[in-house]
Amino acid sequence: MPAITLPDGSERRFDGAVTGAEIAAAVGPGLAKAALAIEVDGELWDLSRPITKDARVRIITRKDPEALELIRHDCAHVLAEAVQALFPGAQVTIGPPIENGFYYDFAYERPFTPEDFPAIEAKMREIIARGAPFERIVTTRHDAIALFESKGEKYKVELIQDLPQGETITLYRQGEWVDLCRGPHGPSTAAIGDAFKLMKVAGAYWRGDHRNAMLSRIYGTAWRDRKELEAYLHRLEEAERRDHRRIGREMGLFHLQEEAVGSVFWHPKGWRLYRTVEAYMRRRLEAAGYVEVRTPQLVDRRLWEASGHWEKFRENMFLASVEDEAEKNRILALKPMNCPCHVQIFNTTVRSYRDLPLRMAEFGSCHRYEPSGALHGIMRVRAFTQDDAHIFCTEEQIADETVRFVELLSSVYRDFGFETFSVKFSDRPAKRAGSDAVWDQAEGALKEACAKAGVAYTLNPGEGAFYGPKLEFVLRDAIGRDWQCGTLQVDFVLPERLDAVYVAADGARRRPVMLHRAILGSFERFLGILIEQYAGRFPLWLAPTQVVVATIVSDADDYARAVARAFASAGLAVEADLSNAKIQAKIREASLAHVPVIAVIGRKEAETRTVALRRLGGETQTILPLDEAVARLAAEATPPDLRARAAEPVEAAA
RNA sequence: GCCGACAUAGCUCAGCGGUAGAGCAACUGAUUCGUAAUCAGUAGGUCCUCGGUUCAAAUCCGAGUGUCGGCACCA
Repeated sequence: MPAITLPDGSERRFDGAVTGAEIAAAVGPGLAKAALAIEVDGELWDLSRPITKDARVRIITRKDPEALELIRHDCAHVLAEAVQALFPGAQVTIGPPIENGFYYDFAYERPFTPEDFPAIEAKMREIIARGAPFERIVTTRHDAIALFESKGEKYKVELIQDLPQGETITLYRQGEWVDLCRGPHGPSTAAIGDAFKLMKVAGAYWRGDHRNAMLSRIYGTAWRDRKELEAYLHRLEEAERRDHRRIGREMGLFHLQEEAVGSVFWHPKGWRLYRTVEAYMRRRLEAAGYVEVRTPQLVDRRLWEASGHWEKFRENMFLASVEDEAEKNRILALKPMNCPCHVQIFNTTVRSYRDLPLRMAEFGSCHRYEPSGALHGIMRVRAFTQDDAHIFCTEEQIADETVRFVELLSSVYRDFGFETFSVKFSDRPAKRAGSDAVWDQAEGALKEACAKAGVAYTLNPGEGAFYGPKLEFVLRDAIGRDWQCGTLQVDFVLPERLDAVYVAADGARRRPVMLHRAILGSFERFLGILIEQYAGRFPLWLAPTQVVVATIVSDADDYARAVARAFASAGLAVEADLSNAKIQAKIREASLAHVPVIAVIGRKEAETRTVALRRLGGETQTILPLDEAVARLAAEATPPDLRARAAEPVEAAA
């Protein structure tokens, strides 16, 4: 006699086992029809699965957030059935729901191409129209292996063999077609509806390991209804419009070319944006107690051998040598990172505990030979500049430095318009330097520091750096891809390897801990994300061109030049458009170039020494005396940190 | 690096065996006009590179390079 508690607190009793479908029917025919699945004590179950014990339940319908995951997972199964119907010999592997859709990986004699999509989609619609119920079948390991072996599904057999002992093995059947699956699923293929679309094909390694076979993956998207599908496709188009590669070209910020793969050619406007960000960061670091250094580009391999990078990353380093006979055996590496160089500076003198924490920053220009397939616009390049710093400190200072760092990082992200970011905690990888005791110590210190800083993170097991655990601070791009920008890494290993030492209060020589940290990560990546974040419509302080002075008649040219000079001498990036185009055309052009302010100058303004300011995208204008316009815009263009500084009362020197 | 797709004027694209085209941008001229496109004209291309097939290749085939989408990688 299970007692079933509904979300409103009411309780129903049934004679013997009861299914989700029966519960829904008992509540009402409308709910029975809309039901897709049932949540039983917090776990998602099929509607057809009998509930034998008392439970708190919730019927899942199309409106619930869980519905999308069910629809997508169902859709993946239908895709797999369709593919196997059309391409005999195709083996199934895995096919999970993902953000916005689903995918399924197949092993087949040839990769699938988008040309296969129409036939597959048609077959999928056929399967959905048939409306066969999803049937959950509990089986044994032995029977499941026998079943898939008889079908020649060797990947499925491998999956079953690797399931932990004691795990319930379930199959899901839709009509004649069966898949190994944990579930749950909706009531029938008909419940999927018609709001799905196959999107793209891709190669993917079996079990994500590059040593394994490459499978053919088909991605699809699926939604509750056609309206949601259309909205999603529209969102993708919008995202394409704000792609940093497109905007970078349109706004003349940078370009890339074959002769320097993975390196950015910054154009004047892009470089202005870069310098604005760099100057901002330099002020923030200085205010936060960092010292700035600059270290060599070319460094002898000896140093990389000592640091351990040579052993692990040699293949990803650019090497340089010279023809000179006497020098030809010397191999230099274009530095792939800055930390070993910073330790060299640290080591040049005897350091006292009083010097710690020593926060050493560098806008470090680095080169890494990234695999060709990893390159992506200016977000993933081979030549980049990190806003790098290493904090040399004692173990006791780790927590405090972490708190300070997270505060600084949050404030910087906020200033650039990123209110939210996610944090991942990556712990010890399989291949690593340092003893387990040292790793215990480093991970423990970082966890404690997170607690103290109030940082909520998700765990990223085994993804730490080879010398220590790390926090990754992740921002999201226009099309929902995540990019790691900030990082904080605790390192007990490198100080040991490079013999960094300080003299403690008791006179003993001790090893400092190194905290590797970056906020932007690389300027290239961060600027790419910044471009997408604002879709090129930057706030005034960041805009590469801040004001366009546009004339209506040529009689106003002289005054317009004076206006442009006035803005320029207030430090604003200004361009004058004195061409003989109509004002509508000038405004259109400046608007398409995402210039935030247009100063329109006609006869009236020239006669009264005023300017008519029009904001990007706005429809109104503000007429101001020239002096006031300059003062207002100059104030608005003040970087947020300087504005905050100006607002604070000056501390008395005491 | 792996799988797939793509590469034609500055940009977006058409042409898909018979020797290269449009729109926008650029340039020149006219127009002096009040808030997102004034009109007219001109110029612009080793059709990514190399090789092959063919009487003939932007077009078909092969190799390479680059880009794009994934996967793997990311100190």
